[in-house]
Amino acid sequence: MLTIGALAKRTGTKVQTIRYYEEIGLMPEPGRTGGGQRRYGEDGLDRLSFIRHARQLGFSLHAIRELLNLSDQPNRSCDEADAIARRHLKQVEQRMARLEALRTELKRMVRECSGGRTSDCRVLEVLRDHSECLTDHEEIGA
Amino acid sequence: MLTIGALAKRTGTKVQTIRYYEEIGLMPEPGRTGGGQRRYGEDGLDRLSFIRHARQLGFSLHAIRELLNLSDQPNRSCDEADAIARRHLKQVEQRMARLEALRTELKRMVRECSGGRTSDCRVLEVLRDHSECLTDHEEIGA
DNA sequence: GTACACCCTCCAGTAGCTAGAGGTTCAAGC
DNA sequence: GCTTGAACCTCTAGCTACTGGAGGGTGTAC
Repeated sequence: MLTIGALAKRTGTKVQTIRYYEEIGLMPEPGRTGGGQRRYGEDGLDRLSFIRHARQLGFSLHAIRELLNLSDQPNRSCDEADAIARRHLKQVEQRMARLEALRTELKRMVRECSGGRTSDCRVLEVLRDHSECLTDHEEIGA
Repeated sequence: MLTIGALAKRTGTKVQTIRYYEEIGLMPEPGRTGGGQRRYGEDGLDRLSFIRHARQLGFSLHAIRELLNLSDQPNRSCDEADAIARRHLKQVEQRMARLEALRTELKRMVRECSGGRTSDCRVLEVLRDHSECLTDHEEIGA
């Protein structure tokens, strides 16, 4: 049996985060000692490892909830899990494309700045005047 | 003189967002009509355009605040503005590298899933067992 | 039996907005 | 001058995914 602190250490999670996952229903309520402290078994460890690993791969908690549900039903078709992963992959690729455009623009700004006074600064100038931009980076977000 | 709605339309911002920028001190308090409605001039339009453009380039509101301060002092050296842009560029590149690693892993997961039942699903299997991963994707985050 | 590390709950805060309730003002048309 | 309706006002709460702290209780080793 693991204390919450031991489980945290084993999975590289913060104690508060584990309690948070329990609060939002991602982690089931574990057993408690007479004094009210949480104690976890193998299943708790497995589940938290799954969650953490999915988080490291960038899945949202919403997606993870769905994946956990699917994982709990071994006889269902795995199409849904596959679809979730594909959707996530697509999002990652979109974010990469967007960052690539930002990178190009930022590099240009920085390259052109020759280091005078702020009144002549290329960086600030570009920010002031959108028409200086090559790409149209419309949406805001990660 | 522009109403807040007209300013919002001109800059592609939501009305609430403009009020939010005012609340946190990014936008100065504008003049008001007798009835208490905000009215903006050219300076308001310029400032909000600057903010939105910087946001589109992914700068944080914190960084934008600094950039605006620098922009207000035309005789200072532009080294600081340059440094902020370089720092941001570096962050963008780090995020890209991280996303690239995620993409590789996700692609592999999706490719290997052959579409049976969830009990044999490669996607779920990989999530369950970290040792299946090629890369060590340690940190969580965008 | 006493230290002391660890656990408990509850509350507030982070970024950057967004949405809604409930009420007021402005400008156009008659 | 009066009415209508869109747009405005403030205030509060919500979103994601945690993180930190206050104030107090528990478990275990010596």
